[in-house]
Amino acid sequence: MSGSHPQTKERPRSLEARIQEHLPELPSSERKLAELILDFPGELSAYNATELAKLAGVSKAAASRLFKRLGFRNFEQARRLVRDIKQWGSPIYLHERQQDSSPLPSEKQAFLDDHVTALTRTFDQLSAADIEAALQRIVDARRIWLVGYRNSYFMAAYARWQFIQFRPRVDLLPHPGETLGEHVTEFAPDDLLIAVGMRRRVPELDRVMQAAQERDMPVLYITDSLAGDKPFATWTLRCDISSSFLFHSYVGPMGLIHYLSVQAVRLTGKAGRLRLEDIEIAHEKMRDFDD
Amino acid sequence: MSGSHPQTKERPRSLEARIQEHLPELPSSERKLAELILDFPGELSAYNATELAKLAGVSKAAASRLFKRLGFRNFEQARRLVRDIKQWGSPIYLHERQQDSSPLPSEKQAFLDDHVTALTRTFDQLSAADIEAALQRIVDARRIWLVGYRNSYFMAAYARWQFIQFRPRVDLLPHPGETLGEHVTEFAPDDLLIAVGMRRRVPELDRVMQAAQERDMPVLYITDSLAGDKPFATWTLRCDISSSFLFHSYVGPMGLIHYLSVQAVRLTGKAGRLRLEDIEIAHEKMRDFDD
DNA sequence: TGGCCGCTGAAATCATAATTTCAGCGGCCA
DNA sequence: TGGCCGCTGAAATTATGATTTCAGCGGCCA
Repeated sequence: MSGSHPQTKERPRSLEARIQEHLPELPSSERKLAELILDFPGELSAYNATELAKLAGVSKAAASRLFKRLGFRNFEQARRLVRDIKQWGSPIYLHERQQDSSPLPSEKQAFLDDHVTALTRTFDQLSAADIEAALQRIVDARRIWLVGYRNSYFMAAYARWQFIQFRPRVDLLPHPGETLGEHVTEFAPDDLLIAVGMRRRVPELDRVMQAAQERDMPVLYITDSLAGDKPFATWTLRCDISSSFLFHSYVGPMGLIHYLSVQAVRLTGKAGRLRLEDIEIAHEKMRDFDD
Repeated sequence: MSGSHPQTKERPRSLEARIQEHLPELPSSERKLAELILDFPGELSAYNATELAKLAGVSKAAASRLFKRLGFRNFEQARRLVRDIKQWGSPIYLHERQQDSSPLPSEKQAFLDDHVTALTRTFDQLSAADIEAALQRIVDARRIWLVGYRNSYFMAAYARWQFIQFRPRVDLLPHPGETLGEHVTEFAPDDLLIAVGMRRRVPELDRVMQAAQERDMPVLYITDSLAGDKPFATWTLRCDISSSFLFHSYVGPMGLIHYLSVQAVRLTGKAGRLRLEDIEIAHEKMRDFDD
C-alpha cells in the first residue's frame, strides 16, 4: 500500500531459496548448517545463531559466515525475513510464487497444519466428565439460551443452528432490538445457558452468566484454552484457537460444537431423529429449497 | 548443551497460565504487554523483548519487569519456555501421546479425522486464480456486502467479523428488521457481494446474486464442493463439508475464510495493519474488555 | 618438498538486547 | 498541604549474542 516499501528494493527470495542456490558451493561446515536449516522442524526464527551452530555441530563463526555468504547483511536480517514472511507475507514474495518453478511447498500447507494442530489439541483437551454432563443437559433442558459477543457471536449462531435441528426452544441472545435484561427474567432452573466466550471477552458475558447462576440455571462455558476459570460456569469446555498467522483459528470450537450436536442427537434418541424428519418434511411442503 | 538432560516429563506452567494468574495485580503498562502476549497469534518466541515492548507501546523496562514479576529469572527464560512448550504440542508429540498413555477414545479420533479430511480437501481444491482475484477485490472494494442464510449465516457472520478487522464498510445482510430490497438498491459496481451458500440453499440467495449482477457488481460465491455452477457468480470457491456423522463439517469454510482474511491483510499492507492497531487502541480507550 | 590457498574453530572484539537505576509523576491519606 | 508509595520511561549499565581476527591445518600442485 505505502508507495515506497523498503522491502520492495530488497531481494524477495526466501531463506530456503537462497540456501538452495548456494548449496553446491558451500564449504562443509557451512553446508552442515545449511542442511540443518532446510529440514528444521520448528520455527527457525525462534532460535539464535549460537544455538543453530551448536545444533549443527559447527562453530559460531561458521554460522556467521554462512549468512553473509547467502547475501544477508547479518544473521539478524535473515531471522527477520523468516519471521516476517510467515507473519505478514510479502506481496512480492506471494507474487513470485506463481511463476516460481519450485515454489515453497504451498503456503496453504502451513495454514492447514495450523488448523489441524488446533483441532487436535482441542479434542485432546476436552474434559470427558464435563462433556458428558453438558450433553445430558443439552438434551434435557426445557430451554437453551445461547450467548456470544464479538468473535464468539458466530459460534453461538452456529450452535443454535445445529441445536434447533433436533430440539425446540433454542434462543440466541440478545434478539435484535431487545436488551438482555428482558430475557434474563425468563431464565429458569431447568433451562441451560451456553456462553461462548473466546478472548477477548466483554464484561457483559460475565453478567449474563452471573444472572444465570443467581437463578439456579446451569451454565456451559465454552472458551479458549488460555482462559482463566469462571466462578459462574457449571461446566467449562476449552478450545485451542492458536495460530501462527495473524488471526486465531476457530476450527477447534467448530469441531467441539459439531461433536456436541452429533452426540446430543444420539442421546435424544428417536425423538430427535423424528424432529429432523419433521423439519425436512416441513421444508419440502414449503418448497424452501433450491436444490 | 550442558551436561544435564532436560526434564521432558514435567509439564511446566505455561507463560499464558502465569499471566492469567497475575493479571489482576499487574500495573497498567505491564498489563498492556501481558494482554498483547495473550492475544499474540504468531510465534511469540520469534520476537525479542524490545520488539514486544514496542508493539505494546510500553518501555523496555516495563517488559523486563513483567517477566520478573511472572516468576521468570529473565526474559530469555520465558522465551525458551514458550519455544519448548510449542515442541510439546507438536503434531508428532500429540500423535505419540495418543498411542501411549491416554488414547483418544477412538470415536473422538473419528471426528477429528473427518474434520482433517474436510480441511485438506478444501485447501486442495481451492482455485488459485479465483482466490487471487477475489482477494484483490476484497481489498479494493468500496463496500462489501455479505449474505448467508440458514446454515450459511454463521459463516457470513464470521467473515464479517474478520473483515472489519482490517477494512471499513462490511455489511451483513439483511439487517434485523429490514428487508433485503432496501439494501439492494445501494449495490454499486465497485462494491463486492460475498454470497455464502452451502447446501441447502434457499432461492433468496439466487435473487441477491442476480441483483448484484444486474448492477454490475462482482460476486464471490462460497459454496460446497458438490454445488453446481451459478451463472451469477464472478468467482466461485468451493469447500468440502462432508462428514461421516449426522451433520456436515464446516471447518473447511472456516479455514477458507481464515485464509482469505490473512492474505487480505497482507495485500492491504500497512494500511490494514494500522487499522488493526487503531481498533486495539479504541478498545483500550473504551475499556471494552474483561481480561 | 615447499608454498599457496581456503577452511576451520577459539578467542577477541564489537553490537545489540536486557536489566537496573533513577528522577519525576500522580494518587492516596493523614 | 505534605509526605509516602508505587509506577513510569529515559538513560546508564551489564549481559549476551554476533562478527571478526587469527593461527593452525590439510589439500593441492609445481
